[in-house]
Amino acid sequence: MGTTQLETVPEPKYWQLKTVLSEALDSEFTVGEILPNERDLAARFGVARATLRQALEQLELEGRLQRRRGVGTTVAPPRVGVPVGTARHTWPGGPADDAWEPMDSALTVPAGSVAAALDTGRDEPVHTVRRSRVSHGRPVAAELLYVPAASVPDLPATDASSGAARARAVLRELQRLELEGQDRAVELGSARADDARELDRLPGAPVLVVTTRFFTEGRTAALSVATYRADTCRLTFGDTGGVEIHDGPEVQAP
Amino acid sequence: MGTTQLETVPEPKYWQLKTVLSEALDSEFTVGEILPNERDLAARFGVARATLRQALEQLELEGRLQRRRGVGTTVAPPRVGVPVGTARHTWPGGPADDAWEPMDSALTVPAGSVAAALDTGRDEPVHTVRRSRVSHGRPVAAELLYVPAASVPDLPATDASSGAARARAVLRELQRLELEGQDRAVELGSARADDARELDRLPGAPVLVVTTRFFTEGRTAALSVATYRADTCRLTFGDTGGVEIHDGPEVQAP
DNA sequence: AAGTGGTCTAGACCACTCA
DNA sequence: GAGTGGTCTAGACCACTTA
Repeated sequence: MGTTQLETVPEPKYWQLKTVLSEALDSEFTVGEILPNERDLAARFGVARATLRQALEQLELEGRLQRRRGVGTTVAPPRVGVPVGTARHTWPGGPADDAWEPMDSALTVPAGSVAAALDTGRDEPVHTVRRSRVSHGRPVAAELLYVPAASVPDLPATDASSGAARARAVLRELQRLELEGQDRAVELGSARADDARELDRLPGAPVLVVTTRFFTEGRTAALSVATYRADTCRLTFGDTGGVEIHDGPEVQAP
Repeated sequence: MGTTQLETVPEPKYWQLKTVLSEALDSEFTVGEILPNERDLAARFGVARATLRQALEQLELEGRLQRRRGVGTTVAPPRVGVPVGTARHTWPGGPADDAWEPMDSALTVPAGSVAAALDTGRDEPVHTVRRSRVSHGRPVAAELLYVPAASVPDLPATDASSGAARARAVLRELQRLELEGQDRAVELGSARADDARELDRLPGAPVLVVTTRFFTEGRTAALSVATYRADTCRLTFGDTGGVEIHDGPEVQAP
């Protein structure tokens, strides 16, 4: 009735803050530059530190900032485009799959969910190969590759070899099968403690989980669960290099 | 050095809490069930509400929980596998692309980053088509499809038609071009206010941003930026339906 | 030792949904 | 109007990095 209509529902402070900071990052900062510390920033904007942190968290999630305990908050470089899956289907560890470094391997009985995806029995042994992916000198992904023992029956039984050598042997055996197809899914997850350590992040950090099933002779011959840093990676599919959409500060040498 | 070694560095409370809750969800709850409210849960575990919320946030990020203001926190159903991109390349809006519902369309000059990805000039007009994707009765994605006016020169100039009809007309014109290839990238983002409303989430909610470029005659004929709910969606690629990996509570009718 | 981000607390108020 | 999750505060202490 006669009441003056107030401004529409006010946006949360942390949301406005995020917008302000985002614009400042575009115009007033260069990649690698260190921001003022959180206490100073909060005081400057007249908000509690927790509120400021909510805004910083969002910006870090979007890959705009990088925060490191004991060091500070820096302006992040644009996300790196990481090719995931080549146009043609290939086994992990093959010549067209040189981005990954085999780390270790063990023969274990995996969790029930993995066994289900592999169509193996609950107690069937599975080779668990750990691989690591580095791009532009930074670790970007950690992978667990599950290969049922039945898929690589001719694997030499020399367990004495080192972990990486053993991993390579499993991958080598895998190449001998004929790959009939693969299946891929991407979803958001949070880093387990071991993956987090490998990715140089804290546990719970947001990651993109890429799950790939490899088929041969109608069976699932292998299952890959690859964990990519969501803050620094843009997963690209297909033949070319991918797309760059986001606005961001100009890259400039420190 | 006679000091007794304490337990290794204690994990954060919210992390332990998350683990405990996660196990409880698996064993003691069914999909759709309502959890006790945050104040009660915090009291029960002897932590501050903010700490409990940190654990709940993680579980929501992982798609295990769903929280709605004014209602409560419920156990989320397993993520739905959403097919993204068919095996063969197809234009948006074609017969093999029936998952999307055209909403609206307008002719504008897009942001510089979009213009750059389209290889259009800064001031070149672009049709911006808004589409919405629903799966299992729930909105899962919102898309902005950018089509340079130059890509659809024969578009009838009847701006009087309604938004959806205009959107359909643009898509129809697009089909007449010969699609030579496409380019796709997936990354983590946070929902803008308009996308959030369309996805029934709060602004800033985590989303998977799928960016696709469509090529014809060596040019970029269209650019799609699709925003998927990260909490409820698992993006699947390729021919088959995708993989289900996560453990979770059994689905059971309420 | 100093300075940083990370965790945690105890409380307050707000926006929203629903009976 | 009662009850829920969402926002915000002001402060404390901890873990980590660097000098």
